[in-house]
Amino acid sequence: MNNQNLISLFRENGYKVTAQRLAICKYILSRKDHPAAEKIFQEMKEEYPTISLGTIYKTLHLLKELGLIQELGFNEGSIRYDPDMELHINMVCSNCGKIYDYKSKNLKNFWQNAIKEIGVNPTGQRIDLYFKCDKCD
Amino acid sequence: MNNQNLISLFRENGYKVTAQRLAICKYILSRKDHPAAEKIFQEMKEEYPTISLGTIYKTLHLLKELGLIQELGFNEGSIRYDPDMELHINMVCSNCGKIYDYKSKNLKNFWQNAIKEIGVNPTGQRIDLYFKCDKCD
DNA sequence: GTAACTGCAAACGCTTTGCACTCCC
DNA sequence: GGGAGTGCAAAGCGTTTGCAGTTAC
Repeated sequence: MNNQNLISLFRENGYKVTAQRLAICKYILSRKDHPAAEKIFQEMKEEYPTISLGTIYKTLHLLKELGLIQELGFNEGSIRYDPDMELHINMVCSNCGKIYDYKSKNLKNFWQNAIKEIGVNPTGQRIDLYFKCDKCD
Repeated sequence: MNNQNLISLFRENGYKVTAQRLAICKYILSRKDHPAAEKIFQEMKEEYPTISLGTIYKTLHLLKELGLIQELGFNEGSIRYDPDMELHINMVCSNCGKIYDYKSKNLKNFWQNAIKEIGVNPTGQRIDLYFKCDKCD
């Protein structure tokens, strides 16, 4: 999603376009590591020294509502934000918390069959695989 | 897992057997609705009026360490406790938060293949399917 | 001009911690 | 008897909320 599409999407949904919003969106949508709010805050402060954690959270909620990101709550109490809305496996290091996505055709096939078998109308899904990453092994 | 097995398991791992521990274990291991700590607390108070939330949490951590239950963190900030350690899909109503487990042979087959394909040594997994339950539809 | 947004700080909810008392072994 | 467990209350931490000042449109 480029800047112009993002701006249109905001306007179409009645949201104003602000520098902070665009910057937070650009940041989170480009990330593959599913950062937590605090991390987004720390990294955005370099570019926008006056930005606040409240604005980060409000923007993240907005993006969730617009269907651009997904929230992943974890046991340790933190929420990680995932900009990949396609079906995938969250590969989560159970030691350091690093996350990356894994996709495969087999997964899509399987999931479609599973949904048919279960007979429900899914509104979403979350598939985590916990393991020890190279650095933590 | 019956009472006697539970008692042995505690003792073997150097934990004392107390009435509260047994009661909390019996409660959570018999539940299929993945209750949160607060719900466990409220329901246990009827039987053990003096029980405390702190004890609930400590016991839940103990059970997690012993591999008898799994913690499921959700976006709303709560943690739900799942006594089913076999591979399954958590069927989660995205409206009321009701959860039940779904199991199938296909799931097991698929998951084994997926792990082989990815080439990692999993320490666990979590598969959620979000949908609207009958009452919320 | 005005309604929405930002930044700040206070409030919130769930979980953890510290400690004195109690109970298992 | 001694160390682990309980219950209580306080602290902790991530997230949400309220509000005055600011900005998009």
